[in-house]
Amino acid sequence: MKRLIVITGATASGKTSVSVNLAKKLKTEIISCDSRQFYQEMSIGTAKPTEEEMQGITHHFVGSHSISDEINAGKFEQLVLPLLNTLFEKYNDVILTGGSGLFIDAVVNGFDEMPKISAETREALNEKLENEGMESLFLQLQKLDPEYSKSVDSSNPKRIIRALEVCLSSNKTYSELRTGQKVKRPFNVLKIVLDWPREELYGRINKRVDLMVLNGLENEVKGLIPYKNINALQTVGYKEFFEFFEGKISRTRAIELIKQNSRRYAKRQLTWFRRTNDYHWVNANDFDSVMALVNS
RNA sequence: GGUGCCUUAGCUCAGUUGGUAGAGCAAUGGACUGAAAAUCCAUGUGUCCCUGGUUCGAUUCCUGGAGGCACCA
Repeated sequence: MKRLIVITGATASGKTSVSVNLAKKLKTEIISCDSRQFYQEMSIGTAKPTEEEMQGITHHFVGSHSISDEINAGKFEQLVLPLLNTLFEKYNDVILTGGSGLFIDAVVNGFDEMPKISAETREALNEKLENEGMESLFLQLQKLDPEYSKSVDSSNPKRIIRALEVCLSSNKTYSELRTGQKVKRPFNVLKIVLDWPREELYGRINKRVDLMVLNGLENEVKGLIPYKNINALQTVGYKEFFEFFEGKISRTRAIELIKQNSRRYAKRQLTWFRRTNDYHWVNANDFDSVMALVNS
């Protein structure tokens, strides 16, 4: 049976080099699973792998789209599955690398069938949030989908708007559509998390942010000011520099905040990987252990 | 060398008229099926600098010491 090898871990955990080394050993290709590296316009701040780092290994979904094409997890699933089919004709193993947990789940487990949501529907809900507040949205959800309203975090606007837009766009409730069943894929999956002692990981994050700044992150963000409101740019490393350009914070503070928000992001990623027990946690320095898992 | 002030959480500091302590930031844990590098929820982690004394009881008062800051020599 064909196999998808997922190499993930917190930001700055060294996924690129491990996956390139693995791809060389297995003579295969890499599919990036990073919700921000798709975008051509964002390179420095997303730590996109350079030509040199890729070492001739083919990477899919790195700089493959523009920030104006919104790639969400569902769309990613639809793009990756046909590509995987093609690659499995050629390779026994394919590598999926990246730290976007929801996107990994989309590929590995699939999503339930959900209705298409029009831009207007979401816009109207966002407007309602602004004008009437969370309580009003939550009341509406209690009417439309009482079951989901019991389990959802009632103060999380994104979760509530998502449920509402699904309910409003179909004749079923969100909780009915959400079966929670995993889709059977025609391939096996091996999931590996590259793990570090927390302090070392934070040291790597801090160092990498300094390097991004040295490499010209400020200019990259400056060029994107006209697009600052689009979703792809709601991103650590970009948000903070926008605030600096608007005079809200100092440059030094912006850099500090990028480090801090990257650390918090890393923490959230690790929480995500811990929630299921099908990830193999491996010391990030220990490539032999990665190989042992791959060969077992 | 002298005088004064300071020493409490990772940091900056508050406080206890003597009953072992709390804010901000940092940090930590968690949720999350198409916005996910997004969004949201929860949590105080402590030889109160050390040493003796007074006291039923000292982080608090007193003695001595250590470190820091300021001023005077």
